Amino acid sequence: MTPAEQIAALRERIRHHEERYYIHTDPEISDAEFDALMRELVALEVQHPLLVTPESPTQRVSGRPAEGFATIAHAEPLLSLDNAYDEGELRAFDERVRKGLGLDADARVTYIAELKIDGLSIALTYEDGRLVRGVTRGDGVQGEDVTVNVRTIRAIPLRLRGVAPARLEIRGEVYLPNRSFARINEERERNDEPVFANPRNAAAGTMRTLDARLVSTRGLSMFAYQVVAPDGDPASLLATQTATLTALAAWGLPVEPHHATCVGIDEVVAFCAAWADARRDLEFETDGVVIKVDDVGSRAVLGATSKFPRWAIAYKFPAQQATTRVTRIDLQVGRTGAVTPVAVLEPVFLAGSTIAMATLHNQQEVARKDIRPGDMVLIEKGGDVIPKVVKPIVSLRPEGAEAPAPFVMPASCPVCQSPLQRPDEEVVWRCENPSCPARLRRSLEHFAGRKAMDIEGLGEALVDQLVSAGLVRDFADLYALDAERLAGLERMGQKSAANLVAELERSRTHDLSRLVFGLGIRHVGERGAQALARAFGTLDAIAGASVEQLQSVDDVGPVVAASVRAFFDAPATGELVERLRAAGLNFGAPVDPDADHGVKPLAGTTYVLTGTLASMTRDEAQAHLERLGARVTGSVSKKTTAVVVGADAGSKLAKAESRGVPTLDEQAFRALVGV
DNA sequence: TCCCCTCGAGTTCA
DNA sequence: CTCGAGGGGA
Repeated sequence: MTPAEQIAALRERIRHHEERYYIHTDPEISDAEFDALMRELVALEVQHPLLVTPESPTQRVSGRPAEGFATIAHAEPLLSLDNAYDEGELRAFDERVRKGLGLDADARVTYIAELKIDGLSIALTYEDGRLVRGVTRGDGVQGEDVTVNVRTIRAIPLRLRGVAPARLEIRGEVYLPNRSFARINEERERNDEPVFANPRNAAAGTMRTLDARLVSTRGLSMFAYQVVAPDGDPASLLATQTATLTALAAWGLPVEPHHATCVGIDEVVAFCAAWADARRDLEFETDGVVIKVDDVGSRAVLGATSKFPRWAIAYKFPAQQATTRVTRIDLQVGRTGAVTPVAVLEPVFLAGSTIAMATLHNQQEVARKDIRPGDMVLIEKGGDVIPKVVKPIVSLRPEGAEAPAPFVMPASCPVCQSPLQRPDEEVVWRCENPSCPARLRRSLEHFAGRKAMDIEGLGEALVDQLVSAGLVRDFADLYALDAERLAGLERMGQKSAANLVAELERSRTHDLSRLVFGLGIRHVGERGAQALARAFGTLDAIAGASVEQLQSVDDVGPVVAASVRAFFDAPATGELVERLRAAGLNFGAPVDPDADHGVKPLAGTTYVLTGTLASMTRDEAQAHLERLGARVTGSVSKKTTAVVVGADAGSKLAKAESRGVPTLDEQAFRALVGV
């Protein structure tokens, strides 16, 4: 045998044993024997360095720590799934599927039910059978490149078995087996390190580690469940999910073995019911069952809503519950002045974390559930992370003189004592004092937030200090801070002070939309701020716009428009705006009405198409309009900028004429879009 | 006028 | 993530 052949044979044997150990959890040889094989391979590779490839099992652990993770866009977004919480919702899903596929009520759709692993989603790319990249789910559109860490996970093959497409994206879930989780926490406890709350947190924390060596010791594993069509070609997808899982296993990827092909929804329901209890014996945590239409062709027919595919649903096992005592009910004051009651709980461990607080949303909610300070309550954590108080356990409530009094909303703000207001028809009580210290703090945090002015380092703790020290009374005061004054604060050295000043400096040039969002105008969120900035160009134009002009902006209706107007009409706003201007913030540039160099000249307009155009299809016409930033809708309303009228126009033309909406003929339309 | 969808706002723990 | 409200289409 040549050295190359020897090395290849060894790698093959090692991979085989890795699979036995990490995928089938049924090793054929002892750890010592396995280590011996590895040492043999290392020795050979040392002698023949040219034969070392990145797919060699010896290359799993990279010696060099990575320098943070690069952000990578997914070829196809990782959608999340709609949830079902009970049998009824599962049956409703089945009905939607049958309707979507045009099947009778008694038809039985073939589904595949897979346990939903509680870990973190990962997208693996294989080129010519070799693992070249691992990316986290991130926000679904882009994730972090964690290839170095993924390569250390023994369940994941560095090289696929058999014949695989030249380029292949595999999706799956990285998780930490319960056994590894227990071991890690024991170690951490011994070393006086904080323990992980649950396996998922431990897995997520591990994947974020920049030290691949550490990752390799943690014992992460993975299950694969999806193949993304190479180059997005649906025809090349495997025909069924069952076939996909078989193919994944054949390529040497770990596949969770307890999946079942179910004919008809009854079998799915039974599967979910069976695993709600049986899951406790598994080596990993699962919080539900993923149900997919098995036939891939049917999936294309069903399509997706804007948020979820219509051919799959995630059934969540019933929420885990616990009982504890409400020690008292606190009140929090938010940025908009909303006063929120919060239950302070005797800490209780529930489904992976210790719960000490739970929001009670508003007074109505507290009254409806009749939760009183001192009550024992049932709390639960469903599929989501945020715990909620289900109900008080009334039978445990003392009677007579001992009975706790029902919760009453105070008449004045717990922070500034100004009277609380609640408009008729609304649920939320608000502190209307714009200079309420609590509101000021929350407002400053919002202003500095990542989606607003993105001032790193200016978080809750620092805001608190700045306000307490009287250094900051409004947004503009932030820009008067200098390193000298900051350095006097607690836990604030020269370095952090200088950093903050630099961050403030950087924030001056941010887009106008961030400033508008940061101002915290009621009913104006991230999107609304973008729409306003885009439509008016400058802060002065927004501030000077009439309610009618504001309403002409897409997605701005009477409520939002009135709120914007009220904000700029408030006595304190004028001075604030001037001080922000003096601080050199980016107030935007006027919109150039006839600018068409690369920008979107039709931004903020809405067109309706009717009739048949001679020179292009309706889709093409729509694409032209959208390319220029216009929106195209299906029916004429007062928001319609103009109706494009082709031959044989229908009722939309009549409607446009009766409402005085301008019309464009084909020639005028082509001039507008420049074709 | 009603319904659907999107957006805003509030929020827990590590 | 969820609830509720606002916007806009039917």
